[in-house]
Amino acid sequence: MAEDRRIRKTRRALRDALVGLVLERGFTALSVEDITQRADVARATFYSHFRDKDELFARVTRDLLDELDERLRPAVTESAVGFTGKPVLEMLRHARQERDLYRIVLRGEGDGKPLRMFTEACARVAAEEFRGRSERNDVKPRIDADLLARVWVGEQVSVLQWWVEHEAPPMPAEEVVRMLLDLALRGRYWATGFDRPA
Amino acid sequence: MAEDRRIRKTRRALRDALVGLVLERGFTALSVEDITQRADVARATFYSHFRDKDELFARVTRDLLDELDERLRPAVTESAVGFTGKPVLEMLRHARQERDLYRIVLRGEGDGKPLRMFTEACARVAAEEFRGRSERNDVKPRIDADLLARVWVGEQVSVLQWWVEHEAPPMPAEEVVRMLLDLALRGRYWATGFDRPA
DNA sequence: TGCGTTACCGAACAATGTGTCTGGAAACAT
DNA sequence: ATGTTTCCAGACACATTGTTCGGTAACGCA
Repeated sequence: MAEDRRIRKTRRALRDALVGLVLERGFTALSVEDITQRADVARATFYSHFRDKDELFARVTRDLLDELDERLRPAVTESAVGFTGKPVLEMLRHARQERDLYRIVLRGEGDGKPLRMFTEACARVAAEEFRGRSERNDVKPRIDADLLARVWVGEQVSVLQWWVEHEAPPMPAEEVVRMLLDLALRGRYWATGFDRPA
Repeated sequence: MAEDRRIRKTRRALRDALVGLVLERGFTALSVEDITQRADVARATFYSHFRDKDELFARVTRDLLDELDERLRPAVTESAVGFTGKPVLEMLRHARQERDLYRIVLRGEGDGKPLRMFTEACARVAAEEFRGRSERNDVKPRIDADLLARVWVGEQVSVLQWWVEHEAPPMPAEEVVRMLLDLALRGRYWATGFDRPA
C-alpha cells in the first residue's frame, strides 16, 4: 500500500529531470514547468509531491546522503585503528556512481544549501572518527577535533570537486586517496619536496 | 565626470541592502523590489544599474575580490621565501572587516557562483605562490601545484566558513593561522598527537 | 477477473515578480 | 545659471507560482 508504481515513477522522473537540468542551466534558472516538462509529468502532479523546487532538491540530496552514510558506516568502523582512507575511497566510488548529482551539489547549486548538508554530514563522520581514535589510543590531540574535521572535510570536498568535474577521471580513486592521505599525514613539506626545517 | 554622488549613493545603498537581505532570507528568496525597498531606491533605478539580482551580486563580489587582491599582494611577495601564513592572516583580517559579505559568499548564496569566484581567485594566488617558491628553491614538488593549491584553498575556505559564522570569533586570527599552518606543514600525525609510524 | 482506491492529467485561477519604457522632477558638475 | 544626468513613479506585457477542479487511467488487492 505504501508502494505505488506510479509514485516511484514520477518521483524518479522528477529527480532525473532536476539533476540533468541543473547540470545544464543551473538551479535558479529553472522553472517548475521546465522540470515537469522534461520529466513528462503534469505540473499539478509536481505540487502534489513537493512544495517547490527547493524541497525536491533537498529531498534528492537527503536521499543521496542516506545512501552515502550507509556505504560509509562499515568503512568507518574498519578504519578505526589508523588512518586508512577507507571512508574517502568509498566516497569517491559513490561520487563516480552518482557523478551528476555530486557535481551539482558540490557546485553549490541551490544557494549552497545541499552543499552545506553534504559537508556537515561528512564533518560529523570525520569528527566521530577522530574522537573515536583518540579515545581508543588515549592520546590528546593538539588541535580541536571540530576544527580538524572541518579542515579535513574542506580538503576532501575540494578534491572531490576537482575530480568530479573532469570528463574523464584524471586519476583513479585509489591514487587520489593515497595522495590526499600523504598530504594530510606527512604535511606540505613532504608534498612540495622541501626538507622540513627544525 | 565619472564621479556622480548620486550614483555612488544608490550603488552603495543597493549593495548594503543586498548583503543584509541575503544574510536574513537567502539570495533566491529575494525579489528586486525587496532590495530596492530596503535601499530606498526606485525599482526602475535598479535596472538602470544592473541587469538583475545576479549581476548586482557578481559586481559586489568582484569588488570584494579586487580589494582582497590588493591587500594580498604585498603579503604574498613577503612570504615568498618560506611558509609564513601572511596571506592567510591578511585574508582573515579582511574577512573580519567585511564579515557579512564573506558570510553570504562562503555560504554559496547565488548558486555558488560568487563562492567559485572567490575560491578561484584564492587558488590563483596560492598556485602562483607555490610555483614561485619551487622555482626559487629549485625543488620539484611531489604533487601537482594546481591540485595542491586547490587543497590548500579548500582548507582555508572551510576554516573561514567556520570562523566567520560564529557570532563571537572563536579564536583570534593569529591563532587560526598558526593552527592551519601547523596542520598543513607538520601533518596530521602531529596534530592528533600520534607518533608517525615508519 | 473485477472493484474500490489513488495518482495522474489538463485546464483554469489569482497573485506575484520580471524587465522595459515613459515623462517629469530633482540633483549634479562646471 | 545652465545644460546634463540621474532618479522617480507609474504603467505595461509577460512569465512563473501555487492552488483547485472534475475527469481519466493505473494501481493494489481480493
